[in-house]
Amino acid sequence: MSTREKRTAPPDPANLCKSKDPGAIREILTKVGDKWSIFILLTLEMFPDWRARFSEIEKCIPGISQKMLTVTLRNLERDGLVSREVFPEIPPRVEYQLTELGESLLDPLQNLLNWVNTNAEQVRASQNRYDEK
Amino acid sequence: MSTREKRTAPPDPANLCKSKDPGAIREILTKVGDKWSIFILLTLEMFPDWRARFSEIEKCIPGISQKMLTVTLRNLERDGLVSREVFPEIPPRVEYQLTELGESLLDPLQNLLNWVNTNAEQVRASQNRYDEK
DNA sequence: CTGTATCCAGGAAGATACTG
DNA sequence: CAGTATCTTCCTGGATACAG
Repeated sequence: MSTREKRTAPPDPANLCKSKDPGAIREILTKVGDKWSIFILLTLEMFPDWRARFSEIEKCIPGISQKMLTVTLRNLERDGLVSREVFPEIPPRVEYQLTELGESLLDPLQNLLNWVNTNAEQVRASQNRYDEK
Repeated sequence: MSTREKRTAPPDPANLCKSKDPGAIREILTKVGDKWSIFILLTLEMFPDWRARFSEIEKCIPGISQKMLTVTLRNLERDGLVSREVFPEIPPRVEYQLTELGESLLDPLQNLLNWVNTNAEQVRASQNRYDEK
């Protein structure tokens, strides 16, 4: 728990960012922070057997375009968070599912979403106050 | 803990995204996912008494420009995550510190960073495999 | 149904110069 | 010291058309 006590630590001239692989941090957070990835992950989580077809995902995410769904799924697949299986049928069927790596990301992600749900109102209030000045 | 069992839940035609205020989710995640915010939050966390001057933050974040530091700090201030205090001295001094709201974000953020540190290598391996094909 | 390919607009961010 | 002001570049993402 973070309390607001004084700290004795020095300003730390050697920065902390280096010790934590800023490249990786930025890369992963950029993914999580992009416009659609998180909604896809959350959607996949909801499907029975953790599988969903392209068109099913599309239906669950209002506003997403075919292009962005494709692009974002490819990126998630590239990162190993989602797997993709093509069934050579007519019409074609493609199923996506979270990998175990992808599932493991859901927990920390949920924490963040809980924070958002808890504090969104307070953030908005602060923004309104700021904008009025 | 998420196991890989079959689920009995239906595909859920009514999507989950709506129930969670996708606007707020996207907005907050975009902040967290932007290029500099998280490094500023982490830097502020390290300072004694949670306070730091503009130039001190700058020194701790290699590669950030004055402009982006200013812009990002303003956004964080607007969201109520960081407070800003100007001391009318010569030369001028401005101190930034995390608000309690800002501090409360650090915990979920740390979870995410832990995930990154734990899994970054695996993600990169997956990317390399994907790119070779 | 599940994509690709192309073009385009808007915003994020870098470079640089200047200021109270 | 702590910013502002411009200009420019880059990249994300949207629209549209087409294909296997």
